[in-house]
Amino acid sequence: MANPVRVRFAPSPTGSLHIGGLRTALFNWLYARKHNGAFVLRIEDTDQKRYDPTALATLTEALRWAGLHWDEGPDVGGAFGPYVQSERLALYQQWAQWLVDNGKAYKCFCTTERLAQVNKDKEARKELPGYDRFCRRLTPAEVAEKEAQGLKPVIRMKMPLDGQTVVQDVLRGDVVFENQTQQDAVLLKSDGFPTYHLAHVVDDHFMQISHVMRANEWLPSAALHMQLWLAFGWEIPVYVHLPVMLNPNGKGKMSKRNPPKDKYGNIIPVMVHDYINAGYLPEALDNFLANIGWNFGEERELFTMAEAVERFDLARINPANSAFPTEKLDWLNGEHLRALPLDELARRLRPVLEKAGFSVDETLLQQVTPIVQTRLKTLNEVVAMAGFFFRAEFIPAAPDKLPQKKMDAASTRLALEQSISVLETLRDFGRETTHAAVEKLTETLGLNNSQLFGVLRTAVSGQQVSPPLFETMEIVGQAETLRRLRLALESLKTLAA
RNA sequence: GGCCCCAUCGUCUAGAGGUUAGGACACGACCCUUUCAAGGUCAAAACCAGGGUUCGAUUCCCUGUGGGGUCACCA
Repeated sequence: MANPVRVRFAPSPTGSLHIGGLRTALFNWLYARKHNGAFVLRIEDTDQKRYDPTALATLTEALRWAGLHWDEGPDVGGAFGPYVQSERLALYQQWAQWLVDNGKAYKCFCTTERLAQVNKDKEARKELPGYDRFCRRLTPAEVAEKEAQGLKPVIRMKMPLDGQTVVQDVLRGDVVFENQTQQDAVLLKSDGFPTYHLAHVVDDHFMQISHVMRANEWLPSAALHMQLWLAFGWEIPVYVHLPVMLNPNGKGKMSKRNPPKDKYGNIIPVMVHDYINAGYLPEALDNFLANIGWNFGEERELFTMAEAVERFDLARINPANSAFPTEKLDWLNGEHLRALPLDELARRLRPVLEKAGFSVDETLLQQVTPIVQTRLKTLNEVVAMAGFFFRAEFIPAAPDKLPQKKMDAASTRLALEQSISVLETLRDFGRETTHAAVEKLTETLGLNNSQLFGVLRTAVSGQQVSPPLFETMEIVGQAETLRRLRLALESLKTLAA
């Protein structure tokens, strides 16, 4: 009885993938995997005005990055192709014509100018805007005449004039629309391309889609889609209208046009590539997105996609729209970062460092990775935290950064001198050895760990914030550590006592 | 404005008639501490309003309010 689960993600290739699109894709993917079904990628490139030849590659790259691999679609093929709508034009035209032939749709020759005028007149009479169905009343002879004149018509749906259309939505139950409020929407444009509405129904039928999971924005046009299914007499898929992700302040949906901001006024990226470039992990972004509108259960929010697949359930989707909880992404990213095995983290850190202009020595990378792991929220932060390890030329800190709290140039000089004399005698430069040696100095110098270590940290790393000092010195090595300490000591001379 | 959807801490959410309304993020305090993190402990913080139904409503119904979506030869 039950059809096999076949779901689809049907983006329109207009650039990188919108973050909300990724969430929709993710839910479809989770559902497909959960039910051992098929996840189909279909490209909705039926708007020639918005055609962008590079967009498809960018889009699929984002999907692959997120780990949402499709079973059927461009690149991978499948039994229900082609998966790009512009390659299926004949099919839409054929079925649009079928609707006309069967009295379910009609050709409309109205110009955009007339359409505009109709709305203007309606507005003047304080009526609701909308097409006046002028061409619905055209006789076959009139239609033939206009076509003989070479006029290119659109094909419009003949919506029922009265009664109701009921759309069954998994999350909301029956949604009822009064047919009087509906429009005779365009199904096939005059250039022979379908609109979304026609393409959706025709493709989902022929691709044997079992569940239509799409954004909530589509709910208002679902009545039209329902009438289309009825007109064709095809089996109707299950509809799930997913909640929309709103701006973090809850005002309006996430959009590139009107960039959302967090509570500090920082602009929040909307495109998946922005998140990739910002150093987020795909497993974190997926985890983050899965938590918006869906709930894992067991009061758990940190999980892998494998775990999510196991538990994914339409019944746990919350139909309410939600603000984009941007702070949780940083937290989750940190969690996933720390959960990564060290060699894997190193593998992901490398390109970030290279992009920042460093040449990355593998051994050095392996040494640095463990000491930065708990200190990173995003991969990109490794540059500020530990970039100095990879810099060809050491950049010392400004001398005035050397003295720590309650220290002056003299005490700083002394701290440096003593440290140097202790450190240069050491045979072993391991973290424990150096730590023990330096720590002993604090008493004689009358300083606390924070002060003494701070001076050395600034001298050795060139930064006031760095990974732990003794680990850092071990990696930098004895000779270079001493060189930097002497450099600092020297620079102190320029500082007024 | 018409139509449609939605409504629990600031935010993401659990809850499906009787709960001290739970968790998480962020925020604050404290502990740990070598800077920054991480980790630990604690605190503060919510059922939009008004009517019903009911012995009893956060939960069910209605109305209002608020928010969102949508009204193209874009998807």
